[in-house]
Amino acid sequence: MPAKGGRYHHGDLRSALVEAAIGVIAERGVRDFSMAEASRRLGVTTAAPYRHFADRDELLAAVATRALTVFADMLSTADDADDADDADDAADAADTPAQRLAAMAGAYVRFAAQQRPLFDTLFNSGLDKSRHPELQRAWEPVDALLAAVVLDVCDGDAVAAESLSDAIEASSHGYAMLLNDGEYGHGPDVVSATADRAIASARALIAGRRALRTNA
Amino acid sequence: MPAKGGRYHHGDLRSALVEAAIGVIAERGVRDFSMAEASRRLGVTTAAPYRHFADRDELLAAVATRALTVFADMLSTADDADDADDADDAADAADTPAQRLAAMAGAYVRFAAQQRPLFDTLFNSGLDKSRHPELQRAWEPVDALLAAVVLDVCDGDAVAAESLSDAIEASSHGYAMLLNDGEYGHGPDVVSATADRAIASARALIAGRRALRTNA
DNA sequence: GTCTATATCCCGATAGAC
DNA sequence: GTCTATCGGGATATAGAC
Repeated sequence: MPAKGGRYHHGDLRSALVEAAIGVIAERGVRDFSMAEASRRLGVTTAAPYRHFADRDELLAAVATRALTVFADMLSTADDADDADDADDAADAADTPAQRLAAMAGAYVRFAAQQRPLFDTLFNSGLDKSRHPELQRAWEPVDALLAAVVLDVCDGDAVAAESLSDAIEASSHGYAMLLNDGEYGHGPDVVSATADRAIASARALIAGRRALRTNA
Repeated sequence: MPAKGGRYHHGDLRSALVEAAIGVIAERGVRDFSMAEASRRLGVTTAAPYRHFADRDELLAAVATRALTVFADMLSTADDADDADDADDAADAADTPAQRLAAMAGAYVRFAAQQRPLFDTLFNSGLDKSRHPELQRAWEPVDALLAAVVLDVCDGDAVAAESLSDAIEASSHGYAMLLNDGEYGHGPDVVSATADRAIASARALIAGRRALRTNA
């Protein structure tokens, strides 16, 4: 990994660009991300990236793809650090499906806050997902993770599972967006407080899921 | 109101700019809104707007302020068109506080979809609300509207009301964002289906609100 | 209150040399 | 696979005339 003055004649410019892009996004926001700035940070010309990415959107799509692996990872390990309040034993931390689902809602919010550049690339970059099939495929692990747990909560009722899944996704997404918009303030305590509220909302949605049945 | 060739030497350029901005945002998106384009549409120079707005953000803030009056209006008249399914009488449409609250969740989603440029200006423009005090004040009617209904649902329990309010806000916001991101597809039927799910989620949150109590 | 003109800056993307 | 050089575009914002 060449340092600041490296020239990247080694073929790893592609992945270096993804890294650099994340840095740029972190400081400028996705909207103001530019190929030119990413290139500058790596000490290469603004023309160099176009050997590896057809255009700006393809680089963003690559960032989004990486984002999804991190996202999936956070969601799948969600159960570890969430229920350390009354149950001291780490063994039975999140044994019921409902608890695991609620923990995922918390992980969703924490991902948004702790990996903001990745989250923003996924949801605020203006990327047209339909034009990037690789990106759609990258969503599958995340979707599968959620679907499995929800189906478990709903005891195999696929129809109920879908509406509950959508509801918890929307709720978590809303908390995440409003949190990152500064609606709740700033700081690590605000993040964990918001994650807790997302968890509580998930529990409430599970508890009241009978009402999710749409009459239409 | 001067037509396309009008010159706006009448002092109404300010409000004309707000209108034009909404049009630009509708076609380009908030992110790519520019003073220059708005000026072009009105047939004035790019310099003209700066007599009325210090910078781009101030024009956006003016749009956001207008957005909030429309938003408040939609929320306050939410009860009218929502329960025409089994109860034919328009009189008893939304008489319980819970029904009125759920109807607001639906209105939230419909506002996002039907007034997308306004919604995006409010939530996706990157406006720093703390730098625009007028905008903060413009939020008050909306906040008050929601707070009153929620407090009613919670029978005056202010603590419970706040968590329920946040939960329904987050849920509605999440549905709205994901809907506008195309996550559910496109078309009027998708909009109303999503509004229905937001309503159902609100009901579920109300029903399960005992779980909203945070243990922390 | 608007216009003309301009200063200043940034971006995406390409052609062709090496 | 990267560089040099460049084309073509767009933006914000200001100065000074009218």
